[in-house]
Amino acid sequence: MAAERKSEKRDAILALLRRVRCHPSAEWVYNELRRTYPGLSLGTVYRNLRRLTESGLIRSVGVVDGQERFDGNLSAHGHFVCQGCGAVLDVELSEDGLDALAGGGSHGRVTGVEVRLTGLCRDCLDKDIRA
Amino acid sequence: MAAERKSEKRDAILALLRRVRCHPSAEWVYNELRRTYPGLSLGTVYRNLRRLTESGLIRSVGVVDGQERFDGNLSAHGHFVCQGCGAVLDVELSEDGLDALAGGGSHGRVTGVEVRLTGLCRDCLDKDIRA
DNA sequence: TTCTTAAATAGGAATCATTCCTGTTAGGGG
DNA sequence: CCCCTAACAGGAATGATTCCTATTTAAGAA
Repeated sequence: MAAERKSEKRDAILALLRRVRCHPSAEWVYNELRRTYPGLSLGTVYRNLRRLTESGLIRSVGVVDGQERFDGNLSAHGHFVCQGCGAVLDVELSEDGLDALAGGGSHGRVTGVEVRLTGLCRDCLDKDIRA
Repeated sequence: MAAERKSEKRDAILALLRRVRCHPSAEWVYNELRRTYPGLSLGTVYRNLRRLTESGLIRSVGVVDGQERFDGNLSAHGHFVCQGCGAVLDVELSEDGLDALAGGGSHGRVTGVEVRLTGLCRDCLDKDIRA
């Protein structure tokens, strides 16, 4: 069988995504893991992020400032994306609301839900006021 | 004053986005409008889509298969994105669903909401069964 | 253990959506 | 009619992501 072979790099990427609070891009993961694996290739990071996403072990948060961002937290929650600094923060969603969102299944089989709020985070609001 | 000057191309792009049901990419808009404006430049389409989005006359639906998609329908609704064919379909959001999103304001000022369901549309489900 | 096969990887080239740059055109106030 | 500058076309540049190839390596079989 075409089994999935054990891979130290892939395990490290998954562990990193599960550990951190932020929502990393491929490049961020690359720079972070290069400290442990100096020979790490950027292509390896992209390939494994893709595989992990396809296998459902992590999920994509979508593209922010041109870069795809990932999340190792699979629990039901949304994201607040700051248009000023690109920060991505978790947003709790109520049970009822999530059930209501899931109702979109009339178009086919729904396999994922992503709720994105965009705006300015507190820090960037403060900067605006000063400017 | 640095006023915004009248622009036939920008008006045409806005009118097109308001008229169509689909959720076009820049290239789709370009190909469509070139029939009316043979000398239209792709850069002009990108520039105006960006301006229209920034001024809130249209909104971005996010990136699908590497291309950003836009929507001239500003009413509150979500989107179903088919991972098979890339189709984007409107999804009605219930009151409860919308209420669920209200909690995100604690991180700052929320200016936009996007709800994206991903999965396989009916057509692509049928194809899978045949294969 | 040794052999074998294909997955995993590094490194770099290729792709492609999007943005940027430059010279030109044209809207509209004075 | 003049001037300033937004809007534009055309094409070059950018940059995230994917693809390609030679090499390494996991892990089942002999």
